[in-house]
Amino acid sequence: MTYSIKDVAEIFNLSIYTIRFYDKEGLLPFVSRNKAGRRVFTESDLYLIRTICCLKDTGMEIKAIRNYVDFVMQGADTIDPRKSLLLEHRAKILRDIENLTQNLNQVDSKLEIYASPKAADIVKEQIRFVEEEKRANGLPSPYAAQK
Amino acid sequence: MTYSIKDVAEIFNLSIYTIRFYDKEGLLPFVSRNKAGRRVFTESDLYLIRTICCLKDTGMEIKAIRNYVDFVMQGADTIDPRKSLLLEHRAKILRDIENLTQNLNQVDSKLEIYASPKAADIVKEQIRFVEEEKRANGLPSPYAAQK
DNA sequence: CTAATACCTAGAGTTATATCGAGGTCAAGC
DNA sequence: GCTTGACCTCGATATAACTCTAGGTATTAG
Repeated sequence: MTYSIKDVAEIFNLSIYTIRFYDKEGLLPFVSRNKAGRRVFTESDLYLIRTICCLKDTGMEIKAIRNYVDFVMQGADTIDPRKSLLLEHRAKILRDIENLTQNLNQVDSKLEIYASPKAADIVKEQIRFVEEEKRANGLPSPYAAQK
Repeated sequence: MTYSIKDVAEIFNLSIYTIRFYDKEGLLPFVSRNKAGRRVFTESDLYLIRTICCLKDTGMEIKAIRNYVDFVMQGADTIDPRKSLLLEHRAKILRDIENLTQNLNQVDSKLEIYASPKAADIVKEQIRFVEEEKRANGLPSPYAAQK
């Protein structure tokens, strides 16, 4: 069982363009061609592409992914560098999750205000505060500036 | 107490260029200028910029952030649209966290293999499998292709 | 045999987000 | 009064990651 570029595009929800672009960028050196020059994907290819998508979806740059793929293509001697590359990336993912979680809290705080029955009052009070602060510093109100 | 663009850049770890860029993009309509035409930031300005950074750091596009800022500048009448904008964004953040967490698991699975004492054997077996599959489909081995 | 279809390459174009350079203004210190 | 430093605008440039166009080839259905 093999797959065409279209199959792969559908499986991974990528455009055909993107797959060819990844190939151009050296992310798919393992994909073979038939006599007509078309890409032929095997199950093992899909397995590695799944990893590539995982790295991409967690924000790894294409250059870094190519690094990883190159290690994979060099065989069992590159296990150590692969490991440290993934460990570093793992740390980045953890930082990203941590960061998103913190920002989620901030969004939730704002939503709490907006959901409160006193929302309008709170907002009006904030506006008063902003205008007072601007005035105290000899600056124009920003609200008037809106058309 | 007011802040210069340099102060703000340091506080939020943005470049001065980026702050001017955000202003150009309509993200900072509330920032006033002094007679010399320089931006003067107040505490309230910092408060809103903090929100802008929160939205930016969670992947909201600048256009969408401008939407939110515009609502804020229109006063208490826009609480409902602000709320739904943030609710939608909150859902996106949750999806992103979920996605990162899943991909983290995948990375951890790979790391488990690489950390195992049998890592080399496992990898060699995978290579054999790939080569067998390629051969079965009349395709060349991708490992030979590496220079 | 011919037309449709799915694929190919090379290179141009797009988008979002920044970053920079040139040339100018203003306030402070010497 | 002159220099320095921090700021300004406008428009060009950069970068990553696609996305598309033009022109061409192999396979398949009628």
